[in-house]
Amino acid sequence: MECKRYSRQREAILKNLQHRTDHPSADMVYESIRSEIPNISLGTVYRNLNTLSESGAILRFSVEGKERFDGNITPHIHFVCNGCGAIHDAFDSCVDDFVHQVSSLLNCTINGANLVFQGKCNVCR
Amino acid sequence: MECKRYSRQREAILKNLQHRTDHPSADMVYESIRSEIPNISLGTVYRNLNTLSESGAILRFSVEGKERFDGNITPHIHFVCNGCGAIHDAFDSCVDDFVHQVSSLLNCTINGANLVFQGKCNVCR
DNA sequence: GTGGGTGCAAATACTTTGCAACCGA
DNA sequence: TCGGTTGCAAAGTATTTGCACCCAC
Repeated sequence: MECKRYSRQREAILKNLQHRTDHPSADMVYESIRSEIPNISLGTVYRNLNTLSESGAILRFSVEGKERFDGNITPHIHFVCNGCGAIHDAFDSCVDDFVHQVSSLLNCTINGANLVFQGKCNVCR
Repeated sequence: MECKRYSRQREAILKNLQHRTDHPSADMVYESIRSEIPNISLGTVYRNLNTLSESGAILRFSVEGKERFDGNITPHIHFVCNGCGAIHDAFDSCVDDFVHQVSSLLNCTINGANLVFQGKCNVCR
């Protein structure tokens, strides 16, 4: 896989992720895309989700042993409720400062768009 | 599974996690425990890791679609390098403040001991 | 004695991969 | 044409589960 070339499938997957705010699994993306490209295969979805996340076009994180994807690559927090499994976003100006602080501490480059917090939501608490 | 009863296997798994600072998968715990309890089964390890994390005795989080466990339940950050896959801990007083701030924002109870950040370490950057 | 816990093996669930056909540059 | 991309199916991992036996209380 040297230089990438256009594909209708990859384009549809990227657009799909950018237009939704849930944090779908590969299978959820697959089911959604099928209304547009009925004969797309699950393997193709997996392959493109991998290349898109490697290139930084989308985010990828794991919840309960499964991969989730996000088309929103601006700095924010993913909050996962251990009770009901819901995934909520949190956007706040303090994220940047905090990420910068921890990056210095660890001498690393943290992706501020991809933080995963766990806990209990107000319903499950 | 009503009220829990003592088992040598569960005790060994908890102690094992408390005495190591890597963030082992179920299989890594299994391999490690076998030197102490040679005929323990992988299913038993999985079952006990589940009950221990549900009771809050240990932490559980996902990296690259696999479950990882941590016997250290004090507030800290898990930093995962997307380059080499290393998992580092970061302990800092600012974690508590930040977690409190985001908890208020989302109206939820975040577990400050179980934050997962992704990025590139100083070697892979 | 009773019911939770265990070992074992089979079953699930999720993701990757080999391969021939296809298609964008 | 050339090589990246796809659909399909099989293979590879990780985790869960059914069941008979065992053991803590």
